[in-house]
Amino acid sequence: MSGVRAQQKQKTRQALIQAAFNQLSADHSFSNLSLREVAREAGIAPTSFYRHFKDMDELGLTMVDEAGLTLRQLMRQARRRIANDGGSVINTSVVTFMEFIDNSSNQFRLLLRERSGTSKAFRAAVAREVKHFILELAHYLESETKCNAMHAYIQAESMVTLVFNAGAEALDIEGLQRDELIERVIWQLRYITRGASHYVRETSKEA
Amino acid sequence: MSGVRAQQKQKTRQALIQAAFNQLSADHSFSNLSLREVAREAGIAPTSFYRHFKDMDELGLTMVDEAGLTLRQLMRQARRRIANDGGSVINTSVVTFMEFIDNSSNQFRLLLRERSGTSKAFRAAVAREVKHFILELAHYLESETKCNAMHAYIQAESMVTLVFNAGAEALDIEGLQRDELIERVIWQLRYITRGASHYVRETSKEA
DNA sequence: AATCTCAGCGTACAACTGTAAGCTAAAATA
DNA sequence: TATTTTAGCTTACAGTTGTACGCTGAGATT
Repeated sequence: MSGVRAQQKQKTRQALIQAAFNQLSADHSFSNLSLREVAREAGIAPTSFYRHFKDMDELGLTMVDEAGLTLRQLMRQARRRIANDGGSVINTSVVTFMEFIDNSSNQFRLLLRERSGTSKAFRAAVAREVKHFILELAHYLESETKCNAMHAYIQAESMVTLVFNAGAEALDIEGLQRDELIERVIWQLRYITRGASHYVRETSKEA
Repeated sequence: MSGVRAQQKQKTRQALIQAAFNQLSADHSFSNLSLREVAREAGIAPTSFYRHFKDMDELGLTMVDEAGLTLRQLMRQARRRIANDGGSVINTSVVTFMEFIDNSSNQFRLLLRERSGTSKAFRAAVAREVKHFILELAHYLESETKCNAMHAYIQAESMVTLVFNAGAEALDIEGLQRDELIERVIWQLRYITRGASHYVRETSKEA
């Protein structure tokens, strides 16, 4: 029952996933990958690929899940930093997200590109991951500030959109330009926070 | 000098561009296009393609320019509506943008996808178009409201990012869900407007 | 010990791809 | 009118792709 067999299978399965992630880059998207190349880097014959995945799409969707997981782990890490180091919510979140982009750029690239890619299944998978991300942030905002569920959600959605977008732009730049970008997105988040809090006050006045 | 020859050349050049746009869809991106298929739809032999473009990339960059042009024309149209119909700036802009997505979805898809695509030249080209879009909006905001150049730019950047993103999501949905999406993005833009105006007031207090 | 399961292999094939080379006929030029 | 230019054609080739088919040998099961 130890499963020497099953163990080895998991190993090459992971090798396939890893090989696929490795082959992503600034100028190589998931749809550019070929089953044969991935299999080659994983050290198996092309046809053996099918022992693990029905097709490339199934591999890709697995990768999206993995990237989403990394993203959520990142979020928890950011919350911890805010609680411990006592830093500003906005600054800490942005810095953490930028670290994600640097440390796991291929995971980010996958989410970024497949979000508007040519496969409906992929788009839906990424949308689901992003929605989780938004919902957790909305929940956090709802508990920290005193805003209602609707405003919290819309606020969270804005923030994730803006940070995600800044991340995409950050991929292509470095140094000073990047610092300026980060400063701008921090301003953008301030706008959102301030604007949302205004409408929350309006709403409670009405009540 | 009438140029019967040059005239015909322009015609098939346009046919190539049109064929390429036609072949874009929800599940067919620019990188999925093949030179041969595009040539086939345009009614010429594969090798004749080279009489018009050095390679597919050159065609694609031309298409990005064209899409950017459409986008800027759209913006002027929105400004006209606001001046004439006297509608709200935010609502009119969002409605106009959604019309762009419906009427020229393939042009939008091209910008959307190549913005994070695998070609640096494409990414730069789209970024340039988007920047034009942002700058014109920033200029408008600067003249309409009383905010300084920096806040106007960051505000415009946020708005374009949020609307662009909503457009991307709108591509995959219809009906009620879409109405809800539009309502959310309008709220997001209100946050930005309100938040920016707050910081502008702060800044002038300091001065 | 005998049997079964299955991860991985090698071979093979048909479908496409981009594009090189050289020809043709019609428009432009002189 | 004689010459040059060129948009478009046909043919051809080498490369890559996904995947069907059948085999093998080592773990798992009985």
